[in-house]
Amino acid sequence: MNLNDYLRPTKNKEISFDVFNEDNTISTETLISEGLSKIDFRKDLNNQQFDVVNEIKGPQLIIAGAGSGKTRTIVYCVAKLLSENVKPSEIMLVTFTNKAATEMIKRVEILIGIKPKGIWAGTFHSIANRFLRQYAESLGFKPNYIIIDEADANILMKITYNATEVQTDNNSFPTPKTARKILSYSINCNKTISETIKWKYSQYDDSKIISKLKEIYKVYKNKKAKDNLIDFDDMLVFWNRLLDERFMAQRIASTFNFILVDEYQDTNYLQDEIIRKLSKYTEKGNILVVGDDAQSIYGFRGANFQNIMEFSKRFENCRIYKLTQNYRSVPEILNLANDSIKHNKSQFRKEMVKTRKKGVKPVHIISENDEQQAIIIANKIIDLQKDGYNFSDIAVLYRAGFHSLRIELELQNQNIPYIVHSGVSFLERAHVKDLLAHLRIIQNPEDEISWSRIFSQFQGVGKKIASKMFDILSNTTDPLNSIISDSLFKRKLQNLKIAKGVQEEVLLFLKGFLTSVKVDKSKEVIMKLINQLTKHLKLQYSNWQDRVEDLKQIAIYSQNYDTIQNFLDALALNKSTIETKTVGLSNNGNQSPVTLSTIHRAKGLEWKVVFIPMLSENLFPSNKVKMNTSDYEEERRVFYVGITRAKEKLYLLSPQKIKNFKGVKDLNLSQFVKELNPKVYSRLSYQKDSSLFDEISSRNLSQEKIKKNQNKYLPLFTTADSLLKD
DNA sequence: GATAGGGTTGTTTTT
DNA sequence: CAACCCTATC
Repeated sequence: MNLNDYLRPTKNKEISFDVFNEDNTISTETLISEGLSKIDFRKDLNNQQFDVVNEIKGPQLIIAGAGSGKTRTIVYCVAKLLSENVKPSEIMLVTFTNKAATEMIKRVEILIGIKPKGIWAGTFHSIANRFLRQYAESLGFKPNYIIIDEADANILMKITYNATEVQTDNNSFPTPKTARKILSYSINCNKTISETIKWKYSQYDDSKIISKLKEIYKVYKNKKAKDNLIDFDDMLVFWNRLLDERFMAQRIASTFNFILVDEYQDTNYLQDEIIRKLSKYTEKGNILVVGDDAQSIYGFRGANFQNIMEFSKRFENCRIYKLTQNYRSVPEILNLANDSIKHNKSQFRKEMVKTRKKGVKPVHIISENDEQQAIIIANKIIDLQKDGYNFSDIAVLYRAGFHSLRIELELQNQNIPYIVHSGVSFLERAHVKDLLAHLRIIQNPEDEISWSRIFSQFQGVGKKIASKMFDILSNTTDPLNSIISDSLFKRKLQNLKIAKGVQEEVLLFLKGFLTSVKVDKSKEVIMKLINQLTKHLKLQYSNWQDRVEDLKQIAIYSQNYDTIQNFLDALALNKSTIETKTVGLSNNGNQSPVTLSTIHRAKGLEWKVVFIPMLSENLFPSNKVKMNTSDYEEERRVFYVGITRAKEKLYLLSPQKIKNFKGVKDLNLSQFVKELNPKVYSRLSYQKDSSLFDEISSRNLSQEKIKKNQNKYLPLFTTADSLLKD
């Protein structure tokens, strides 16, 4: 048997999607229609919402303010379509995260009593992936491509820099990371390299630099093609390209009758273009987009909320609806939200109609420092619990991942269970990446990034040698076979400057790896790999046992997927679902936890009580944005999104000092709080509360303790460890 | 010329 | 913790 044949996945099978398999049997349809007949659209929706749902036809734009029942409306739209005998597979539902897609389908399921299988639901990227796996060959690449994330794309750009011998010594030339960022903006925003540089990186506005960059981008592109890799931007580019061919566009678009897009304010030019093309060929131009310009917070990724405003101009008969009734927050919280967002100049005014009864004013608390801030939050949480709130009714929402560190510590101190959606990602830890590198090779043996990771694990092998080893491989016909059967690889290895013993080790490892690996049995493959990797981890790290545990988590998670390809796709595309750190559940009964999250990740969610900490200058707004720029207004929208997550109680906190890795830094009150009308909140000062002071000074959170607790991941999955024995 | 190891510095937001 | 730079060493 030819090794290559069984290492590479067999011809692209029917693409199976992890959550929604296409399976439209008659019995399912009957069940759906039974469920649908019980829905009372009139009663369940308000007038505005009902108007939208009642006649879903042609182009529709829905401006939906925070808490206006946006998700509810979309869910009922899907139900309504199904009730009109639209097949699930004719509906495309584009959401901002795959998690959001899963949740929406779940809500449809709850509504109609059965899971509507076959809906094309997911992010732009994950839907693109479904097409690309299918049509890869017509686009000129192989269907077993690997999706690379931003970190890998940066590594690839670095490899490109080395190949083109670019020097980046004295800040006069963009770093590989910046270069990739420029390229990404240019692709997503439909701007030339030169325009992008003038727009975002004016320090590099120089014709020599630009022409050199263009040269680099060509090499980068070729390298990706050669290694059979696809980055996030490519997914959109290629999908868009598919739609440029009339025949292909019709073929794709004609399978859809209805396209619904959520969070349209966060689409970029390219995504908008894709939607435009799709809607052109969709049978009746049925396209419904929902969004809120005030909640556009992804400008750093090329998102442009103008897309939503121009949508109605582009389609002749576009109907515009406004959902203005806020069901989420008490009037006091809405007052504060409105009072904040009005400071943004480029904003389309809309008045939210308050529907909830009078509640309590938001509270602003100035604390001595970030440590005290953490204690105040933890104490308040305990008080709230005494008042009858559950921990899971409460969220702490912040601007940046590292803002949670002290708060986490204090929650641990007070034994409050919490769950974190932010921070150093599980999948980016070195050993996890090592494991995934092996899986990627199995899927696509041409991937240099992965080979390089694997080779570099051996003593004496660094970047250069690894790159040479990859050269040997890629210049050998049938490389994998030659490793095992032929001596060619071995002979060429001898020409490299590495110790004999290491050569042997490399060969032995590769043979073991390649012969033991069989495609489509991801769990067994992974367990074998873990055994191999454990040896390396033991030598390198004192905490190797923790790391092995991480790897086992990967193994458990992989069981949800039938092929390595699907597993790797899911890891690349579903990061937000996977990266969750859970702490303190075990020592506090089975209480559901408090949520700690970045505001970005909290989008679309709500809690009864919300804390927004770190409202001090240089933290929130972040020191990365300049005053009075469009970025600054985006920063304010982030604040707005945070505020509008709260249903009943909102606490804003501003520390006056923060303990850094290097000493203590003084902080000024955040402009976002300073500019608020004092009438919209009440201020609480803890500085005079001596009892709390005593409490704080008696605490001594040593550095030791911080280290011990940080980044300790408890199992993400409940599956028993016994699953993994052998 | 290349790797290993020590020391330093510092953290936006995400598909 | 990790990404970075610098230097000792093979």
